[in-house]
Amino acid sequence: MINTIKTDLRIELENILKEKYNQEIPVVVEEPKNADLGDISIPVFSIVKTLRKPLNLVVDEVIDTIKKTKVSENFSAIEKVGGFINISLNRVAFSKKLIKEGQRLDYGSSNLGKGKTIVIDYSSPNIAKPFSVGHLRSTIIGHAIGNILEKLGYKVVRINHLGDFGTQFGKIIYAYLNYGDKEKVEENPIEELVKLYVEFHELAKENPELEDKAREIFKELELGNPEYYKLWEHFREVSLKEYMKVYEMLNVKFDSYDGEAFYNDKMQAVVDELTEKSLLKKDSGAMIVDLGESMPPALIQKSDGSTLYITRDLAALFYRKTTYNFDEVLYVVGNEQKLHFEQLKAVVKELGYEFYQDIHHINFGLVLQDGKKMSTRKGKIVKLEDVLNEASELSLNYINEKNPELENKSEISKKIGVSAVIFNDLKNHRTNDIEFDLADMVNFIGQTGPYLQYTSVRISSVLDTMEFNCEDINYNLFTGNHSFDLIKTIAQYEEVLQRAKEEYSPSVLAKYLLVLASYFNTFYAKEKIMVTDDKERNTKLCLISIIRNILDEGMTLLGMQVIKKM
RNA sequence: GACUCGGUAGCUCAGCAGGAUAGAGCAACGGCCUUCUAAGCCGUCGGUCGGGGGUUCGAAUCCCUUCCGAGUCGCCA
Repeated sequence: MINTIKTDLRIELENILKEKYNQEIPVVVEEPKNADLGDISIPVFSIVKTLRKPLNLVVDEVIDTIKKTKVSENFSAIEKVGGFINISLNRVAFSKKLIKEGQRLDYGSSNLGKGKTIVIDYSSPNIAKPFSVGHLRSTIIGHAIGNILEKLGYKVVRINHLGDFGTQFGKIIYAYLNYGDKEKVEENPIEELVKLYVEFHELAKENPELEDKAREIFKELELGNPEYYKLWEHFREVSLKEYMKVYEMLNVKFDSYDGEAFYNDKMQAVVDELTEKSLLKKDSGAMIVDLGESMPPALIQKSDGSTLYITRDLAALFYRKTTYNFDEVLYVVGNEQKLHFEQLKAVVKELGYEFYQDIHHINFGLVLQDGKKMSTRKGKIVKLEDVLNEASELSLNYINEKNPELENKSEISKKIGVSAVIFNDLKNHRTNDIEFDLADMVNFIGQTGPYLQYTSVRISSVLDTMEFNCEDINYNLFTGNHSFDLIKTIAQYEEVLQRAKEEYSPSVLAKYLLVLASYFNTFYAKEKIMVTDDKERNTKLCLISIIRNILDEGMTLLGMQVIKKM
């Protein structure tokens, strides 16, 4: 809303100035950092420079010009401070518009994504490995981005590209057949399979030929060896079952669980096309695509003829393009795979497809423990399920301390705990590394998930006491600073969602919700809401109901749970 | 070694299509519940924006250089 006013002002000013001086004069329109200075400001330095006139004259001239614009009807004051022109909005008029807008059920939506499809590849855990906190990031970042895109009108296809293929299965199958305990695997599949995997690596250190043995088994699996295939299928099934428990806790769903193996029979076509277009080159026995000097070549086929990660990703990409005809495809995968996705794009470009530009690697930082990367190979792993359970327990302790009479304590504490973990991850820009620290994640004070939930609950408890009427409003009540801060913040919701999309970063929304909640809590501390005057009470209730709607929707978009009491 | 990403308050982070005195939260300290949930609010303390150059009327923001940390660099995914 405020953005629209800014843009209109800039365009009108530029047009008038252009007509007058017969040259392009770019105008900067921004919001001052300090709200006391005004709502909109224009630094005139650049105009001074192009016009080569004294600063004072230019300031006065621009102020006169502003008064001639149509948007100026939104302004109540225009002041000059040095080389800045500070404009204040007409608070009553602006509030009036906003309160009306804010009541719309689809407030914040836009037609940005109308008719467009975006495929998101996220979560994608590796079969036969526990669902670690390492997968947490991909899962919740991808889920949140998907939700935000849907809010903006995009059709979203959510794909869990399971890591259910690759040499690792050669290793696991080798280990299972040679020294695996079948019964133990039945009882506790993932845990035992990980043990076998770790054990394999220890053995392989002494006997490097085991690595070749594993590659050989994988190669046969790829060719359809029935014994290996049966084992593979079993491992996949038991793993997926475990993952579904976690997805249920996180409330995450997918449209497809087709993993790498699904593309097993679709890779030859890729190899063929690369060959046809003369892009494939033999190098030390392996087949590569040369990508020039800026990038190492992409390895398409190993010297034993079996395929690699990028081959499968190419097959998956083309399959998705033909199946969904996407406008964009997003890969929510860690920073460490940056090169891989650059190569993927480069190969698609080499093949002559324009849509290489629509491929986006949504990279994110590592989950660190004591400043170091968590590693599967050393078996040092923290299960996400345990983390979520622990977070819920901490929440329960808190409730017992703060509100012991609360009903459904255990259910609510689960919602708080899980949401706390989600919010802790999303509040920081995704490319940052995050240190894994449960105590920090579930800190209930400050910029946290519980803070947002608590704010929403506070509003709910007021709203539930009485009906209200948004037609009966005194707009003069919004002119005070702590009220108008809220109005302005509500006005930013739409652009916040769009920026979250542009940056593919839910943190933009997360930070915004913190600001909104904080302004509300200030308002709440200073204003009594349930006053006896009908009009004043209606006004306040209407305002806070809009705030709650945004908070609740925002939290839902992030993947958090909304609660009514806590 | 090459490339990529990061270095802002004791800690966790915003700000980075250049703009007005660099902002939050945590921690520390001090206030505020006979009023709608104090998981809150208000205040105090705390910063050579890693260092050094440059461009500019103006640099945390752009360029160069340097130091520190992380990631990646052909048969793992």
